[in-house]
Amino acid sequence: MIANAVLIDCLRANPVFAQLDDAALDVVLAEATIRTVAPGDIVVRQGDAASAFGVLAGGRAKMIQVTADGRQILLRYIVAGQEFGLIAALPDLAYPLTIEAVDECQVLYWPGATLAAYFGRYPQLALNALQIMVLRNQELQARYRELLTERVEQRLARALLRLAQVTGSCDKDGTLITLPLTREDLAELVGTTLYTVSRTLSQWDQAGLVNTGRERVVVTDAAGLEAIAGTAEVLPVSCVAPCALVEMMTAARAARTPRT
Amino acid sequence: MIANAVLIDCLRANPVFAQLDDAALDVVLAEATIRTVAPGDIVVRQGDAASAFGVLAGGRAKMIQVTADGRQILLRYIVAGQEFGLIAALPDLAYPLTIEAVDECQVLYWPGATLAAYFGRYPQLALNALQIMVLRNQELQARYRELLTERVEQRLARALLRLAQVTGSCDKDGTLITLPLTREDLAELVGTTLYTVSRTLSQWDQAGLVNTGRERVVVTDAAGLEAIAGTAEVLPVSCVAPCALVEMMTAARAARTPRT
DNA sequence: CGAGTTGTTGAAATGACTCAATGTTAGTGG
DNA sequence: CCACTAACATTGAGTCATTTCAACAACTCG
Repeated sequence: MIANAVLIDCLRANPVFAQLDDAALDVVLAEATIRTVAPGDIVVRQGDAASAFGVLAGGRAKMIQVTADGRQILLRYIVAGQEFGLIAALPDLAYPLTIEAVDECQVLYWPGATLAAYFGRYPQLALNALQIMVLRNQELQARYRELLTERVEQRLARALLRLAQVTGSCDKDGTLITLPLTREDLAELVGTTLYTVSRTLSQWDQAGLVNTGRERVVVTDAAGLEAIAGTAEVLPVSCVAPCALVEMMTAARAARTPRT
Repeated sequence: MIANAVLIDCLRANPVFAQLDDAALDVVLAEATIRTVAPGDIVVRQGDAASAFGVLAGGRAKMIQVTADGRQILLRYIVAGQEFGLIAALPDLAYPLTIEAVDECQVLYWPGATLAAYFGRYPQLALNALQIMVLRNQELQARYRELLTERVEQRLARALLRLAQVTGSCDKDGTLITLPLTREDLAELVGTTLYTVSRTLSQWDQAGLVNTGRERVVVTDAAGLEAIAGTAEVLPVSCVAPCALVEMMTAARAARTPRT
């Protein structure tokens, strides 16, 4: 069992609950269900009725989408503190993606109706949700554009840089991506084949840009990868550490309403 | 000048203002600024501070995004009744795309702060906005997946079918896409080159699937194109005619709150 | 009519995919 | 501890879809 204080911090760190006072957070947390999901198990399944909203309190998970012909793509990874299923607040919609636990995950759940009720009780939450969706939309648009205009090399370089930022840990001579990343995972993430990923990584390994192993990538020359990625673009929203995002959002909001 | 009744209908047809009573719509409309934009002129510019929210009351416009290296992609077309710039309700963000008028456009504008105030006054509007963003996100995710897994042929076929649904007018032996579409426009829309588009269309023209001309495409065999597009996927949200969307949404909402 | 935009088509180049064979690593159970 | 297995990774060769480049044809508009 995770301590309540940790869970509260988890909510406090999440942009959905930004600007909610501690008393309210206590109430919200009290209404949550907590569940443990084993590695490889499904948190929510694409196509199912979107009945619950959730926050990842521990562990990491991947958001994947399956195509009609069985291929699957990896949209992004979520880490502790990040939410999913805002869609559950709206009636009669289905989850557009599957979330699969990478590590053992602790997940806080609320029924969609409860989230909708929160929107009525704490109007700020609805605005927070809107902001999250707007920012996520921007990120997705940017990735769409990248996919349309850039090569595999560029996209792979950027993907590695992003992963290093979100789940990287300092290693001797580089940043280790702590996720267990197979070549196939990377391929699904950037939209290519595992063969191309393998070839490209081997090449970069020899050039000294990265250091690869089985399910392991260490970024040793971030600047070099950035050069390949091209545009030094702003880090997408969902890859910003939750705390940083909250700071950004509250700062922005404070600027808008100087006196409260 | 457009008659007030027409403008009110425009708002009523827009999902943002769904479930708002006529009196409120009058108030909202009274606070709007109307502007005419000449073909080819810019409605909002990517990178500018997102200061205004708008609804297209007449004409058609394209949403485009420019990459760092000058290439541009065409995200989608919007037609009368559709909104843009929900982002303006949030503080300190910039427009992520440029909107360029195709025809002469009539545009209703509200300052972002006014939209934010509406969210406070009419809480349903905030939920409507959230729903729109959630659905749009789903659509974008679907297109992202298509881009990752499908060929140019499939994507082009689907793009034509979508365009025919949104801006199609019945023609002898087919549906004429009324937008002035150059081969380059189509290329930017599906993410390819104008050469490939030209070749593919020529081929389809000979096969009797379409009927092409200068800046003109008539879909003569929709079933044939659907066969090429593959998955008979649900039409994406932003391509559903605004009225149909409203019906869908209000029906869904009614189902959720049976007694009001 | 001339100029500029738009569209077509061929030939060559190429990035990326597919297939197949093989090597490597981690984990399992005897 | 070792053989065995399954998952993961590498690499080469061939293929294909798509792009690129270039030349030319057709249409529109002043």
